[in-house]
Amino acid sequence: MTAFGDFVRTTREQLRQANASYSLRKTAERIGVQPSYLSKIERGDVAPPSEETVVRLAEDLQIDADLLLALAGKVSSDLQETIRKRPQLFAELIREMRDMPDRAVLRLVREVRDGEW
Amino acid sequence: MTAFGDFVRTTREQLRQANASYSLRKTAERIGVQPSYLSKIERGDVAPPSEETVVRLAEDLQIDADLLLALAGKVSSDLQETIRKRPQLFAELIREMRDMPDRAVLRLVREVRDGEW
DNA sequence: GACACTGTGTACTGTTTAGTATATACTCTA
DNA sequence: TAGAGTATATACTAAACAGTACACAGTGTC
Repeated sequence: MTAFGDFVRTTREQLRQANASYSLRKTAERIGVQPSYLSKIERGDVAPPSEETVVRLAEDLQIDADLLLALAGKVSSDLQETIRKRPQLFAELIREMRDMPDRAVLRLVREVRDGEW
Repeated sequence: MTAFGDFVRTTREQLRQANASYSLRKTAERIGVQPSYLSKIERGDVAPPSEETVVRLAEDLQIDADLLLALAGKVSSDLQETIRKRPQLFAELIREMRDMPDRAVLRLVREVRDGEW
């Protein structure tokens, strides 16, 4: 059960087909960690790294940061901060949306974005 | 800057006016921590406690758990889990709502709760 | 003046987090 | 066959987290 590691490795190897600079070592260097550490991460030998490292990795591999953070079992700290500023309001909203189908949530997002609120 | 500790102490002392069982020691015992630890928490001598302890404290003091967690700098793990299941969808929704006034968010909550989605 | 209660100061602890550093083994290729 | 590049195994670590344990000093009261 190492969704995070597998996803990172697969994505990196895919990029590598077209671009040799996506070796484990080169990637590790770009995101600022030891190659041995990235190796352990990809094999699920250690828990996913810190939020900062996950975000750098997402940028390097052109993955959506929120998605990769989710695979790492985390939620972006900027979203958390937004929730913490109005905890009861957002708690209710999120719990209300929990079991709604994607399209309902999406419709809502659009409505909010386009409508004059 | 110890919003959490101050709020807990104030709330507890308020309850205590009507009910002597809200002494620091008794409260600590009910929520399952050492009195010295609760003392330090209330005085801001240590960081806010773990999510589980914050929730037990909120229950004991009849405070909204999401609110108290927010003061502790945390977001309930059940909300985080909901977000992690559809990270991109919820990330967009929350960022979209970040700067909206309370009443707009509330209107949305109601709409979702009452409407047939 | 002993008892029961209050809150607090000090010292210590196990666990988790988030990594580093170094050495090793394999593969290609010039 | 030397050298460069690849990934991985092993050992270690500093800092943060989430507390416990115990002794102490003050206040009331019976």
